[in-house]
Amino acid sequence: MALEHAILVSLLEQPGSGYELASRFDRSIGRFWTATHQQIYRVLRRMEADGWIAAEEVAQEGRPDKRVYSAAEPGRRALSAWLRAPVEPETVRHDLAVKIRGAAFDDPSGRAGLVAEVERHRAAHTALLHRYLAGERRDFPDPAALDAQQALQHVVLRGGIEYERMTVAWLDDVLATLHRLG
Amino acid sequence: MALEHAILVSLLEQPGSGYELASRFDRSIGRFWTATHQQIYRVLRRMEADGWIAAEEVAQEGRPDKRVYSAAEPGRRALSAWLRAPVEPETVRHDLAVKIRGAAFDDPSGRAGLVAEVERHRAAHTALLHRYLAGERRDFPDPAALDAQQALQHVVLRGGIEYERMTVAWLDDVLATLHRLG
DNA sequence: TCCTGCTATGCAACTTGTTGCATAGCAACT
DNA sequence: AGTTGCTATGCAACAAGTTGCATAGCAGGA
Repeated sequence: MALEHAILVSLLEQPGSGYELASRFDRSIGRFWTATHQQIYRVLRRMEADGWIAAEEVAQEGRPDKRVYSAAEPGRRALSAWLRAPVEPETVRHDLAVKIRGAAFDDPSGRAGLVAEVERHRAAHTALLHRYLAGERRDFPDPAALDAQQALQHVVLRGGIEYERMTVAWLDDVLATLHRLG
Repeated sequence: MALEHAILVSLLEQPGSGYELASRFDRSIGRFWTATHQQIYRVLRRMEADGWIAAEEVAQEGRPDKRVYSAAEPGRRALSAWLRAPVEPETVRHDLAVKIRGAAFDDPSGRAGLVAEVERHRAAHTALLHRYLAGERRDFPDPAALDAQQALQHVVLRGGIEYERMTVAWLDDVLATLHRLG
């Protein structure tokens, strides 16, 4: 499984608590790996038991204490071993595409509902695209002056940007097709 | 869950056995929904018990008998209800993106391995793109003369094609970035 | 002749991922 | 004073997905 590895990479980039990791997964990392806070907490405990990461209790004022994790050497070695092993092609679960093909077997009112649904997704993807673009301007203002870590983060972000662009264009194609069908 | 719905759509387009469904999921449907034969057989039995689909035993020569399923009316109604409910944005599990960001924390030999891995994925995506394009030429030679079902299948296929094009271009970007990093 | 591979289905065990709920203090708004 | 919302973590139960193995007949090549 690779949630462990995604967490390791995130902790190597920046130590953090389970809660902080969960919000990172909701934002940037969520683009290529989704996880709920439950999953993250469970895997964090296992990783700590395996010695892959180390935890430090941090007391806070006005809010509960937190456990800040950072990657330990065995974890870094495990990541390195995983990097050398081939991985499978990405898996996708694209409900909307299933719906689009399914719309052929529904009546016209179902098709009208689908238009609204596609428009909703289009708005969400457009918003995400703009968030990525804003993040790019903020974090990578000078693409010529990046170290290795930043350059790799940037190329992954560019992947997200291109994915969102392509998706918005495709959803426009879907809307045009649905429009032609009446 | 939506595997049920993906199966319903596939059976509405064309009745088939569990084995046939599994190979469809390995080919066209696998683009937006992956499933192993185990999952498919298990869900088919549940769907049959729920009356969503009907099975017919078909004897064959030279090979085992098969159970050919087709969508029943309650299944079509369940699909229709699902089409009217909003769905979540697609979820992605993109190991390769995790690896790319993880490569910042590995030594140069790990980075060399990553180049090979990216090239492997690039070849796979290129092959898939060409398969999709060949399928498009075969199944949709005249895009102006399609019924609703075909038009919807075609627009989903175009989504797959654009996704593969975008991915190949992005992997080239990744390779160029890795090359620049030495 | 043996081995591989394809069609065709399935059990059992295991790992992952999801959902609902619970706690708890504080801030900000109503 | 009450409600909502954020930080912060977690249990328990359930649903979904994966992996390894098994069966079985036939085709085709080494």
